Amino acid sequence: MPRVRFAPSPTGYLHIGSARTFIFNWLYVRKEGGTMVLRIDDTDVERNTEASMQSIFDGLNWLGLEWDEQYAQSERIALHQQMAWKIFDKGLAYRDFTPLQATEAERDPASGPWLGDPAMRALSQEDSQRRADAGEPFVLRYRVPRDENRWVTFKDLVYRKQSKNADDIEDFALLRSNGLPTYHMASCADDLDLRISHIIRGQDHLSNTFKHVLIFEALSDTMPEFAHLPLLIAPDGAKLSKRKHGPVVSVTTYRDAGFVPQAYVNFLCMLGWNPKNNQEFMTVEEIKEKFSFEGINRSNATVNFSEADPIDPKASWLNAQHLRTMPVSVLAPMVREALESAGVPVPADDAQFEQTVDIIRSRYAVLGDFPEKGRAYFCDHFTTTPEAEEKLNVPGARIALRELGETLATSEDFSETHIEEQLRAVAEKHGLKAGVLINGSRAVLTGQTVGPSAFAVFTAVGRERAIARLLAL
RNA sequence: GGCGCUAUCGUCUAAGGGUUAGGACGGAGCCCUCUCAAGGCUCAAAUACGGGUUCGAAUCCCGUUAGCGCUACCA
Repeated sequence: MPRVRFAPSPTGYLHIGSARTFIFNWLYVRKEGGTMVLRIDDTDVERNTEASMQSIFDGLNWLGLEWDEQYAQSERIALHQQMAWKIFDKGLAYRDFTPLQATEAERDPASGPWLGDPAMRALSQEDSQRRADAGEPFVLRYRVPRDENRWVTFKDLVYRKQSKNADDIEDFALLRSNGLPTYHMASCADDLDLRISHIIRGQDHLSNTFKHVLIFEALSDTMPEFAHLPLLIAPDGAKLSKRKHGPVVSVTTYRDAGFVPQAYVNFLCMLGWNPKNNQEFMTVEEIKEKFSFEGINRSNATVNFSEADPIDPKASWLNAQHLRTMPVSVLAPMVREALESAGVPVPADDAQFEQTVDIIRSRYAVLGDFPEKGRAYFCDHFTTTPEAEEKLNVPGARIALRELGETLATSEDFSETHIEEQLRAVAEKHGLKAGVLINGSRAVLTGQTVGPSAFAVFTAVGRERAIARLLAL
């Protein structure tokens, strides 16, 4: 049974790329029937914020994908330290007493890579211990094998065989001079302790993985599988950042723009992954069914947005597709919420409500369209556009429409066919083209010239309301 | 600078030695039609560059270029 983890660090809102990483983890583990772990990587105490934590949970909850276990790294520091010292005890790490400033000064990129301080590596056990006992601060560094032509290798499920000469890996830190673990140490210790079987994360960690392999080898006989995901980048080629690209990088932007979570998940999955069958519009269930690491690309994907439109056009299209095909019973509550937050009173009759939603949804692209463009379907306070007014000003139209209202009021039958029959009869009687009343009725009932088939509009608006609006002419 | 990864229409991508290089979004046009969408059809649009290997290269190899990542006591 695979165990995977999503490990965000709470230093900002939930990023679109992080959301996708979460989704890929989720897809894999739900398909295989394993365990999804949410681990908050909050070891960088100074940069963590409560707001960020909230934003992560908000985003994840909105996506509607759940996890099974949850941990905070800050509560597991003792474990990380213990594992770091275990590496030290095996002789695979050493204390580096070089002060921070001195280290920085010593590192000149022009003179080649910094690999470590030979003097510190060479320090005897006794000297090292004595200086530590005397209270001299130090960082604990991994003792990367030198001059052995040693290659560190691992197999990535996406990027295939990876290898790097140990002479190109610097002596990275395990514990900081304040005793707290670094990201590499904490992450690997937790992955081991939580028995993570598959590490699925952004490609920005591909190079780091060589270090992680070294840590895993020092601590365990087992090695997790790795799968790195191509990055999401901005149209200018840079990586997505809030400072530079604004709110597009946050998942809340899409939520607030009226996306249904299913569509957003669908969109994110198509960035860097595909089912190899030309299908792009898929339910989460279908994606889960088709998901595999072979379908993941190796090149970065550009999120296509502009200053004028922060939403990727493909995402909009996908949202419209989901909006008109998902079960109405799933959509209706979302529409209800959209109406509520827009201050439009929500009809009490559930059956009528769902019917209305079902009729109008194929013309809408986002949830916000329901209270905006669809206002007249749900409440009596709506404005009539000048174009609609024109349709009603056609000579004879108002009188005929009022008569149609009277006629419809005499019958319980409110089916589309009945309405059509009555409308055509009234039109003929008044010597009007049916089109005049067809367009006219849409105009009275919705205040608009655009919308569903005129007869469907009657049923969408509902009998009482429709008749009242006709009679009020 | 060093190391690693990547490179197909504007964007997301398919094709893993033989295709007129396919699909989708977006764009243009036509059809359908009670309006608007949707839907159907058509068009424009790509293998970064240079060398190899091969009867044959988008595909394999090498080089160049470009982008990205790592190179922190950030994650």
